[in-house]
Amino acid sequence: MAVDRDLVLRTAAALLSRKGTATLDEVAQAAGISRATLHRHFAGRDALVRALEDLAIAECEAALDAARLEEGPAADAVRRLVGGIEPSAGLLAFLYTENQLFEGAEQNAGWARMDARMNALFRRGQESGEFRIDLSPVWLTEALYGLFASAAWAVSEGRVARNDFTHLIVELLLGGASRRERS
Amino acid sequence: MAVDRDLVLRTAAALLSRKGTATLDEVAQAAGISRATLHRHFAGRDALVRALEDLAIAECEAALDAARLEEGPAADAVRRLVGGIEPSAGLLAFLYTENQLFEGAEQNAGWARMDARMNALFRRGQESGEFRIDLSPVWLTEALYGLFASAAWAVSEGRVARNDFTHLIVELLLGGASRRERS
DNA sequence: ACCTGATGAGACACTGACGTCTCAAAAAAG
DNA sequence: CTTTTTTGAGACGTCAGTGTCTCATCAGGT
Repeated sequence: MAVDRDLVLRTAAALLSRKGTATLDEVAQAAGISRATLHRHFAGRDALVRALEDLAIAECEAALDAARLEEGPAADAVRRLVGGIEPSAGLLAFLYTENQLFEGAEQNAGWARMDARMNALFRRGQESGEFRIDLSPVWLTEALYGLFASAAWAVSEGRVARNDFTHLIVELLLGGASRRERS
Repeated sequence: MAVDRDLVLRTAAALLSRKGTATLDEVAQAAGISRATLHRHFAGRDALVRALEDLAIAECEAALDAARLEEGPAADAVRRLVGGIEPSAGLLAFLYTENQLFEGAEQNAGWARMDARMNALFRRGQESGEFRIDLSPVWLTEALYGLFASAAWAVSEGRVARNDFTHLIVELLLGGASRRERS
């Protein structure tokens, strides 16, 4: 048997991305296991969310690596990055809203690492003259998260086509972040 | 005595914008009234959220009116609109995430009205040639909500300055939505 | 000064979700 | 086949949040 922990996590991610308040019963049922077994693998809801964070961070850091942020024009790096993160967008959206509820609890250090790398990318774009400098890297990073969440939600609501996901985000973000061409 | 219902609502909005899971006790305490009195004015949490929706929708529709979306360049109308909605952004962010949890429950018709007006604004901008046409009005509207939420959260986290709020949103959104100048 | 109505404080029961436990059945290992 | 481990089903008890109720208190109007 040996429940496939990773499969459980991915099923939970898919469910919680759609319904953030899903019960542990629902999570277990969605994963095709009993609540008892779910509890044997994840001590509780907190532990499950932490595991999802770890999964999301691992996926995103892999995407960050694969996007080769230091190579070529920053705009192209952003395109590669968004495309690489797309599969994790639903999970990311869930965790993004979930983090707003963590009042005092300490954040997973992985988020800070991701933020730092994204900030660096946007800063590189600014220093190379590709991106405008009146929008701070911090804000661009924050906005990118927001656009991911918006797009993921809009897709799950059927308001935009899943195929357009990356294009919509990249075009809107870069259009704003890129320096305007001469008029 | 006659509790100031509007003041209670605004206090609740301010609290829930920061902590979406706040207890009714906390809401009542923040408003300086007892939970019993809170219950006398709002039948329950649902009713409170509905009232907050009505408040937010009223404020946003007032902002939509004040922004005179039909006048002048669409870009300027967007600027006026974002500036007008800014005071409601925190509340809007709370309701935006809250709506993801409303599974089957029917949505307040006001959201559809707002969406329609924003869609119309972006469509007007496209038809006048100001905005690019490869980003649909629906997506632009959705993205605007997302940017509102991101910015509101970033401000409350201290990551961006409150004074920059409107500028950051407008510049990022319009930079993406506006047609690129000839290069 | 007297009523009337609203408020605050608290008690109470209810509900849903959670965490823990047991035990039999099923799967894997030997 | 036997042993060991894992799982499923369900039965608890717990807890937080909620909805409802009562009653004493207090403000305001008359």
